[in-house]
Amino acid sequence: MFEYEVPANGLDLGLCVSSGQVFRWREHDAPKVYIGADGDNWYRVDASDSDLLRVTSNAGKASFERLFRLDIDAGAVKAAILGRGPELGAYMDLLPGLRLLRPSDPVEAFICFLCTPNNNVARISKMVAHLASFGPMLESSFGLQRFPEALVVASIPEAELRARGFGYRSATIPRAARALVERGGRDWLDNLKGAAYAKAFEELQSIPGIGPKLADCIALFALHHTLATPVDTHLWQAVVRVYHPEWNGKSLTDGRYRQIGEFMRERFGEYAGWAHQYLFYENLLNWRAR
DNA sequence: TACGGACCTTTC
DNA sequence: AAAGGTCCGT
Repeated sequence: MFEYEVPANGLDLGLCVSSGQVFRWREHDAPKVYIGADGDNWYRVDASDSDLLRVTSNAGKASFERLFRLDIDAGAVKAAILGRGPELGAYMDLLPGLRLLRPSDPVEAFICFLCTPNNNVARISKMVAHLASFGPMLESSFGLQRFPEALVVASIPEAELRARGFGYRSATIPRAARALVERGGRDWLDNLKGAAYAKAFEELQSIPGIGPKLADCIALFALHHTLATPVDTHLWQAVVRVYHPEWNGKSLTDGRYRQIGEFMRERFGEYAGWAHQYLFYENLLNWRAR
């Protein structure tokens, strides 16, 4: 077990772990104290001091820094985004401390995002927690379990998930997990990690239940393809508002989906996925009020 | 290529 | 009514 202190460098951990990039973190004993699981690793983070994170974990500092991309200077990233897209300045100001995360286990991220279509974050987190209950214990005093392998998820009976309120995803989640196993499971995902973004985007959609939006989520968060810009209902609303008011009232078609991705990649380059996070999360937080 | 509807359940 | 969609019909 490790205990270490990490300079926050502006990172708002609570904001990051509730921004829909990961689903396995929660506030634990006290305000601003979080526990979470990420692949083989568990963390307890006391973020009550905004400048210094106090971490307890089974993993060393390097793993923690990778997860939150603390090796990257967020100020420089924000400056680059601002230089290419001044229109995002207001969004970045509203969400200081938001970072693009880098989850360590592609299988875990793949399956977690299978829970997200046509769903809401509260319910997604509950479903993810139930799936995690099929995995081995990671840390017993917090009750954190390692996320199960794809083969385990593929073997969960549909009725079991139906009884747990998974709805039609009771069939789609194990089916997609099975399709992942058939393609080679973790090795297949690792291979796509090394492939070009466009290749990963296409290949992922060969799995039943994975369309363009999930393919981009998985490319971004499981495979760390930072060119990926998942276009969900929130990013769509933000794009219509900021860039394409003439699309007001129209629907998100495949053509417009591709157009938005190409635009974001051209404008923000390798920071496209990071930039997308500001537009997405601001809209998620504020859409009801609009 | 674009648009509608179905699909589970929960929450606003 | 809508949720971090996808699929299948027109």
